[in-house]
Amino acid sequence: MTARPRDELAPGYRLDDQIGFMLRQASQRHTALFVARFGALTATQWAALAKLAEVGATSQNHLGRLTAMDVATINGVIDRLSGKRLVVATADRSDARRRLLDLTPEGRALVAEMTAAAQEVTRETLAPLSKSESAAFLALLRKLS
Amino acid sequence: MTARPRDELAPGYRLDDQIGFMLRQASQRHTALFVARFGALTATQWAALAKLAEVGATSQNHLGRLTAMDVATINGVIDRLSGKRLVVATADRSDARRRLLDLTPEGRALVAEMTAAAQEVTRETLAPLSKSESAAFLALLRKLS
DNA sequence: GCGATAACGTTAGCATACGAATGAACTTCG
DNA sequence: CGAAGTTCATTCGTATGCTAACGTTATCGC
Repeated sequence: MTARPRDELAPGYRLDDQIGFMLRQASQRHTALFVARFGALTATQWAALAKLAEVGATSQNHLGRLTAMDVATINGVIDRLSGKRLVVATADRSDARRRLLDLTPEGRALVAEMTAAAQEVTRETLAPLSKSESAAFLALLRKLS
Repeated sequence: MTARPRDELAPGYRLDDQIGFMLRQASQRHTALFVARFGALTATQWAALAKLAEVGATSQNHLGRLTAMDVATINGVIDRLSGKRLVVATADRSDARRRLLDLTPEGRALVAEMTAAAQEVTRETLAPLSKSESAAFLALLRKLS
């Protein structure tokens, strides 16, 4: 199957030891766990909903910053959440450039209903670690965010 | 800017504390550092090249498994790497289903040339952590991959 | 040998993600 | 006031990343 190895090209460099590669795999695992519990709603969409629940109505750009999404990305996410009737956008009376976003009653209900599931996903993602390992990992991960 | 908070919707749940959200941000930071050094080549494309250098010629599906890429994803990645003349695909004589992939001379040269840069990206990504913190973090991250 | 199964690669569709460009609206400062 | 700069939202193009469906080819069990 696999021909002669060619390690001599990259001495001492193994893809599997690189933080970027491991971060990607950890994210993939988290995504799979998230989909299993949330189905139609993606982790990114949930982030927007949860943050809206935290801070209340905000502009689209501001919500993007709070959820670490590019302007183009948050635009698409809000489009899809609007389509699902979980978020509404209204014109900001004091600033015509802004779309003021807020949860709909359905959106509010969904956040209330699914918060426990979100916490479960977090628990499952960290399941391979002990309690103290999890705490240590999260503290270090925060420094890399 | 921000209307009344609505924390009562999700008591004790803060997006900023969730591992999925932090993983996404850490990946974003890593991606930015990668792009700064690699320019046109993405981290995913580099992963395919580096793994090919490690293991030698392999089938497309096998390379996808080694680099944690979906069949559809590795297909697109290989298309683009072929377009850049860094990878060639030949028919596997012993199994007509398979595309046998290998680095071109240019691909080999690029891997040899950019490995140091890849190691730099890893170092920069871990820069916020001390040496012992980095080791601890990587050991825990490996368990979550 | 042959039928069921599995593996391989391709394609289509959807959802992040990012950079870059655009136009509209607001702010700052001289 | 008014020009320059900034902010906001939208759009285009490219690249992952996933599911699902498809046709081809190998392999396994009998």
